[in-house]
Amino acid sequence: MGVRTPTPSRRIARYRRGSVELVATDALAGLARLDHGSVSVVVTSPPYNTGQPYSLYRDRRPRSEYLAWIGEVGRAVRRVLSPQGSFFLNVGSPPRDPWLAFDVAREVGRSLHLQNVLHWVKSIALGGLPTDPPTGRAGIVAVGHYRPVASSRFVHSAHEYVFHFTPTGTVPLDRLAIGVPYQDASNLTRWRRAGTGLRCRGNVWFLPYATIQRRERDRPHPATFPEELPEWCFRLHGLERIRFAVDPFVGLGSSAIAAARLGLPFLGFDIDPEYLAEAARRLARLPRLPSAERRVRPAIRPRPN
Amino acid sequence: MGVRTPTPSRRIARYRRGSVELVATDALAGLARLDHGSVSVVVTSPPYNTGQPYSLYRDRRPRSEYLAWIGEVGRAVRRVLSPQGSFFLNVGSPPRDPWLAFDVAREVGRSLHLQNVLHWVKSIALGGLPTDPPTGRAGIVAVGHYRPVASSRFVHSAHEYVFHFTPTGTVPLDRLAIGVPYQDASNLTRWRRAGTGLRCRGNVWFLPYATIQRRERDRPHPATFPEELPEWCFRLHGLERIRFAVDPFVGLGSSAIAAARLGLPFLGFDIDPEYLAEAARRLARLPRLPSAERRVRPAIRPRPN
DNA sequence: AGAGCCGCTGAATCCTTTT
DNA sequence: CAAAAGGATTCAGCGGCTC
Repeated sequence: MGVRTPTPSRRIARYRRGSVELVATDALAGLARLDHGSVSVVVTSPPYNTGQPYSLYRDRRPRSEYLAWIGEVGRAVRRVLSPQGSFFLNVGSPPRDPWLAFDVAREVGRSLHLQNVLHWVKSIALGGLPTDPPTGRAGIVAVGHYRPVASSRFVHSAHEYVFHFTPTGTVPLDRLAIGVPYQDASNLTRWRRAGTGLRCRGNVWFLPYATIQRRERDRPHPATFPEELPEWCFRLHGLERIRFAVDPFVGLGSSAIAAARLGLPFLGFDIDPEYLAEAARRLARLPRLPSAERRVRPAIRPRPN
Repeated sequence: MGVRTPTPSRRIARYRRGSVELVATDALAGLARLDHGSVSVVVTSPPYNTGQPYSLYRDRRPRSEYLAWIGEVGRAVRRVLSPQGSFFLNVGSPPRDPWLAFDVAREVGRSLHLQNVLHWVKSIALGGLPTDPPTGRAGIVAVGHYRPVASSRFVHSAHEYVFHFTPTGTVPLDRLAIGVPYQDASNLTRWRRAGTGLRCRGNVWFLPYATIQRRERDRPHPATFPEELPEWCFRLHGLERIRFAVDPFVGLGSSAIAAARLGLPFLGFDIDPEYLAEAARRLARLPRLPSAERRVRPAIRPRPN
């Protein structure tokens, strides 16, 4: 409860708080230690091979080499995933290389079925052209952040993919767990399902980009998604069906924080002890975690050692 | 001017109004009649091979056969496109087959460079989960139309792709032609470019789906995008640089209407004379067209015969 | 008079059963 | 066992009705 969790040191090899554990290890090595079929959900955002300055990882390899490595990750995830498990893979494409995300998806698609493609929208303009006649709903013009692009041949990208892979392509989802209220109020009381007043959110997820405010001014982590993204993935898969969740590229720990908030057993890997330390700090800063009995079933933890 | 354009008959072989012409022919045959490098912009939405009830076209062929045909279309477009031309290809994927759009892109990518990927968003929910604390801007929850899906394993799709292909991948664009106003007025004076008060719209385009208000009750065309979509494509390419535009699958003629409104020389093909007639009716209904000198340069029309 | 409820229709569909 | 056909489903929009 109110117990003060000690602040982790600057570089750590592992960290634990509640049902969430972080281990400093390479993703493939970490996954190799997990039991076959033991993981309900994997949510992750791997290095994009775009030359981002990860510290311990050379993020610009020949394309074929990078894709082969991604394929290996896909096979490793396939092995640890339970038959009804879900693998949510967040990938973006830089404007200069729009094929990257498709290539990654195809590579992972050799091991798993692509069941859904979700579109993470970071910014969107709702109005038409400024010269158009106003379309009613005035005021709202644009929402969210984006990263401008200097070139005149590319429009800037305010979008990333979240590929939803499963072993069979037939895993049932809990669509209303991230549902949105009905648009037409007259539908609210009409149907059986409508008891909740919610409908399916669809495959376009608007989530303004979260810029991580580093305490230290050194090296911010380049590839991090907002905590809501893994949270929505967990919920969409169905919280009751999650016995164990993994992020093999946990980075600054957004997925770990989401898991901690939901009381889910979680294991995160990262090759970089400093990123892991920052993730641990963010975890330690969480005010309190749900009690263990929030989990519907006791977690069966594979030895993460 | 106020001249009443005669209403086309039910089935037509060709139709013309102003700078816009429609011809009933197969897409490949029509493209074959155009001169090499004579087209500035191609905007189109081909059949998706999802079994739609087109009358003169069998829309469910083996995947490999369909993709080979799409590849042929790509080569034909490549041939007629000018060196600085743009090919905007609208494709969606049904939830059941998320690979479709990627496969189509890859096939066309054999002939042309994929310069941008635009995301046409038909519907989006702006708020977070209903259980979340309100995020300020209350009221707005969801905008746009979408198609519900009766499945527990798929979320519904409110998204389609617009792939922007060019011969070299280096075609300069007129990004501010579809720009959106700056969010922060203080940016207005901060940058030189901001003289227009507009910024790049980015690659996520929100366009509510145009529901055909079933004018005739006969067979509506399943594949129609809102007129704003081709309009934005034309503008993004740069209106001054368009000497001739083509849509080889013109359908109900949204692209033709956009071209007519902008005063662009345009040629549309469709294999089905009845669709073409409906497109002609929609064209004839336009109140008036811009005068010819609106076009910056006189159009050089290839013989469309 | 307007908020609330109900019926109807249609949408680049999904699922099951049948040849 | 691939392919076709019919039934099932979801939910926005509109029109009509009630109180």
